[in-house]
Amino acid sequence: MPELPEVETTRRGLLAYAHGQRLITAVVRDHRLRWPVPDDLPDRVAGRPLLALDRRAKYLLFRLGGDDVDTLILHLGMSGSLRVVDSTVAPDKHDHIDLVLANGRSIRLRDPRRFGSVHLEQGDAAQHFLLRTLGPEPLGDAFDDDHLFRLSRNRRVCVKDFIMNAHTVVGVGNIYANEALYRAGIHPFRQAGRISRERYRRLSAEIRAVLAEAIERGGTTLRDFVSGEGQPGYFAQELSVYGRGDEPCPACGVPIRMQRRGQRASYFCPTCQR
DNA sequence: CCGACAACCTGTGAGC
DNA sequence: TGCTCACAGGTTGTCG
Repeated sequence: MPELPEVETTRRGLLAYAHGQRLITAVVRDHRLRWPVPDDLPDRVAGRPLLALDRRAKYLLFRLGGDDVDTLILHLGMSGSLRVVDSTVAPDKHDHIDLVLANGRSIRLRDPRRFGSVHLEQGDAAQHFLLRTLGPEPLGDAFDDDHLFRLSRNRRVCVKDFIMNAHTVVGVGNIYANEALYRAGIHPFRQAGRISRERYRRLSAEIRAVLAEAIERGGTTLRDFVSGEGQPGYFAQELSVYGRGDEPCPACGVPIRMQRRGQRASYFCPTCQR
């Protein structure tokens, strides 16, 4: 579920319900996430106001006030989702953590595969070991063709892996890597170091565009999201190639090709992408 | 440093 | 119906 646009959608959805609220405690039913949930999480969130909810890459940053400002860092992994529920609602099988709010509701983390994680960082969360080495935000000023071009020189890795690497740019997952490369007319398996500055100009613009469009679509599902009704891929109809193997390319009609590399599927048009 | 790959988990759907 | 297998939106760690 969570690519950058959906993490951002989650952030915006939570804001209305949680901003300015005080946390009573955290309930940890299963601490076995991607990284062990800190044992002192309940103690350290108890009584603290939620000052802000930010995002860095696919991490949500809950800024906790009090004598110091600490940050609760949360990643949704592959299968994680957050819902605002009435605190009296019984948790489901994979509802591992509740952040219990003073207003009678809880922010509830569900994560069947447990690839998500929760951390606490004192002071500057950007210095957390998982955040420290991340590349620029794709929708921020530091990300452009120049950045991609310079970083890619002498790199033999294929461009799809290059843009999915969080040291290059954050937030580009498998879906949007495929989509951005299709829109930019670049073959996913081309070596990153053998792509011109001009083509990186196009690629950086398309990465930005596809993420921004998806966030916009996510906005329409905010209500469904917080009301816990669940929501299937709202952006799915907009996808040109992802998951569309053997379907005709929207531009030229040639069947979209699906090819597996490592453990990930790549989708591309063999004629439009070079 | 670089690049390829395995690993961490559970749920789901296809095929038999 | 039930079994087995392949696969899924992410990221870290290891090895050559």
